[in-house]
This record gives sequence, structure tokens and C-alpha cells, in this order.
Amino acid sequence: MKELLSYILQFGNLNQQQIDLISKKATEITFSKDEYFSEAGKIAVQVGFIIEGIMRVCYYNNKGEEITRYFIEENNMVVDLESFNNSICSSAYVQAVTDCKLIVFSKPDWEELLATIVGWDTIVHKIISRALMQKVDRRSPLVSEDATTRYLSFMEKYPKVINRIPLSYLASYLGITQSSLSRIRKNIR
Amino acid sequence: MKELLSYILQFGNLNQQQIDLISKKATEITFSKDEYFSEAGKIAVQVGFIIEGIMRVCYYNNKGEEITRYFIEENNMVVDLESFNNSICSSAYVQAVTDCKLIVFSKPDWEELLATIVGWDTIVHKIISRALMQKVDRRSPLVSEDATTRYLSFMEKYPKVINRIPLSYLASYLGITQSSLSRIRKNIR
DNA sequence: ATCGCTTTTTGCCAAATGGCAAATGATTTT
DNA sequence: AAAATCATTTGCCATTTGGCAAAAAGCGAT
Repeated sequence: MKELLSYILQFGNLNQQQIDLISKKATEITFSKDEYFSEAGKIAVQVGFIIEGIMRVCYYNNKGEEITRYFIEENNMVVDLESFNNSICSSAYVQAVTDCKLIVFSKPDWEELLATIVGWDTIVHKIISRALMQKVDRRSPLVSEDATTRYLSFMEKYPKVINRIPLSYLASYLGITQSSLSRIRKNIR
Repeated sequence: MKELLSYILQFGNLNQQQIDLISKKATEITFSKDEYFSEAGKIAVQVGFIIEGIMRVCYYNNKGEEITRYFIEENNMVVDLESFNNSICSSAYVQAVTDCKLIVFSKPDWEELLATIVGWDTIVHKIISRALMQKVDRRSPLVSEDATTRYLSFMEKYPKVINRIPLSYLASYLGITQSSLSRIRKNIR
């Protein structure tokens, strides 16, 4: 809970009463490895904040291959935005890559907070914009670099993640095959 | 102007007085091909809306190669968000790919609108979030597909753009060399 | 320790893409 | 029209990456 509050307060100020209200709506919950936080074909109904563990967003492309679109680390919000905001079916899965501990807000509670706390919507918008810009910044360089460079950049950007995720997820995130990634690792050692 | 207003009103409602205020702050301005809307090393000081023409965002990677990060079409907002919002130097160029006609707002005017019009910030946030999500959605598939597929998808997504931009810009956007793109085109005909 | 299962590594060869330079084509300037 | 400049295409060959299948390694249950 401490982690969540200090994360939020980076983006704006809140008084004690507002903080208490947010805390009251927050539920701590665990996800076991491989469990889904939200699923394709369903409407996302919760917003989360990762206290511990790694999650990922993935989907199936038109060849039926599973593609990891990105990883979400500790101390970050996790929500299937398009689905949650517009109450439409999602086309992606949000899944725990390791055992995870999260704080979650149900959609009704989240909306109540938005309606009750003056300035909360501004904070939320800042959080969301920053997260989206980060996604763009992380995904874009992958397009124009070769596979080895992508892997090296990944290790730099996610030093804490690299040893906790299966090779297959990382390969699809980097847009290469599992065997290529394995060979790249071999060459680098 | 009509285009801008109907674009804005997709994201929320405004009364006539508010619309007039926005219109009053808007300036129509043209950019010639290759001119910069904002530049790396400088602080972005304007927000724009493209009435006519195509712009692009590009930067130089550590090998000194120029990389096009994305294209912006007619009827879309154009702003170097990170730089504009935080008044920090940008690392990217925003450039007219063709001759362009834009509507622009200076930073002081934009901030006045935000301070004056109730609900304007909400509309702006919606516009920005949608644009950022679109960028993620457009960039992500590029990572996991082969070059020919990327080119074909580009043609589907930007049918109006494909014939108005130099091959070199498109190649760097797709993350392939100019010669590869030229060969791909040859194979497809 | 062994079995069964999943993940990762490796070998082999094919296909895709890059690097470089020259040729061709297109556009602008003189 | 010719020259100069810039953009695109092509040829040749090297390198990277993919596809497939088998081997090896890792891991949990017994």
C-alpha cells in the first residue's frame, strides 16, 4: 500500500482524507504464475498496481502464434485500458508471468474515486499518459535494430526482469524465434 | 477550422462560447515540405492539428542514421508531447513530409484554454490517450512480422499515405533498408 | 535416483535481409 | 537541352535469421 501511495503522489497531491478513501477501496490480492488478470474476449473490470512480480500482455496473431506485447514490472499500474474504459471486449490477455502480489480496484470503486476525489482524474490521466509514452518508447527502437541489439537493450532496460521470464516470452517480445534468441545468448557469453 | 472542431467534439461537448474561444486562439499556418514543426534540442512551444498534408516524427540513432518513428496524417493532432508538457528539450524532429496546412495554438494560448474552459482538459486527455494508444497499436505489430508483411500492413493502414512519402522514410519506419523495401515492392507487383 | 514433462540449446540447411556500389530514373537548376 | 543533384532500383555476395527436428538440460512428482 505504501508503494502505491508514493507512486500516486509522484503525479499530484492529495490530502489525508483522499488518501484514506483510496486506501479503503484498495484490495490486496495475489495471482499465481500463469493466472490471468484479464482475458481476450472479456471486458476488463479492474485496475491493478503490481507490488511484486511480473505480468505481461499477450495476444494471438493471425497465424495463431502467441505474441508478448509487453512486460509490466513492480510498481506499475496494470489495466487493459481500451477494454476497461470503453467496456468493450479485449483482444489481449494480461497474465502473471511469475507469482504476483497486486493491489486492485474494482471498476465501480474506481469510478467512485473518480467521481469523489477532486483532481484524481488529472492524476490518473498523468499516470496513463506516462505509461503509454513509455510503451511507445520501449517498443519503437525494437523495429529498427537487429536482434542482438534488441536483446542487449532489453537487458539494460529491464535488468531485474531478464532472469525471471521464460525465453519463449522474451523471444516473441523481441520479434525473433526462440532458437535465434538462444543463439544470441550463446554468442554473448 | 470546421475539421478541427468536429474532431474535438468527438471527444466531448462544448457550448458555443467555448467553441468561439478556441477558434479565436487558433491560427492557420502552412509548412513547406521539409520544414520543421519542432526540433531536437529545442523545447516544443506549439500544438497543431493537420488540415492538409503529412508530417513525421524522426530522430537520429546512435549510429547517426535517421529513423522515422511515425507518420501523422490529416485530421490529427501533432505535438511533441514530452517536450511541450514538461518544457524540456526534445530529442526528435517533427517535420513536414509534404506541404502542409495546419492549425496551431501557441503554448500560452493553449494553457489559457486549459485554465478557462471547464472540461477542456478532459477532452485533451482523451485525445492524447487515444493518439498514444494508436501509436502503440501501430508500432507493435512491426516487431513481430517479416518485412513484406509490414509493408502490406502499412499499405492497408495508410492507403492515403503510401504514395506521398519518400521510400527512404518508409524504409526506416518499417525498420528495413531502402534496397530491401525496393525489392519488396518489386516482388509484389 | 528415476520418470515424465517442459524448456532451452544445437545442428543443418533454406530463406530473408543487409552492405556496398553502380546503374537507372526523376527532378531541379543553369 | 544539358548538367547537376537526388531518389530509387539492381547486382553481387555476406550475414542474419528462420524452420525443423533432435539432443540436452531443467524441474517437479514419485
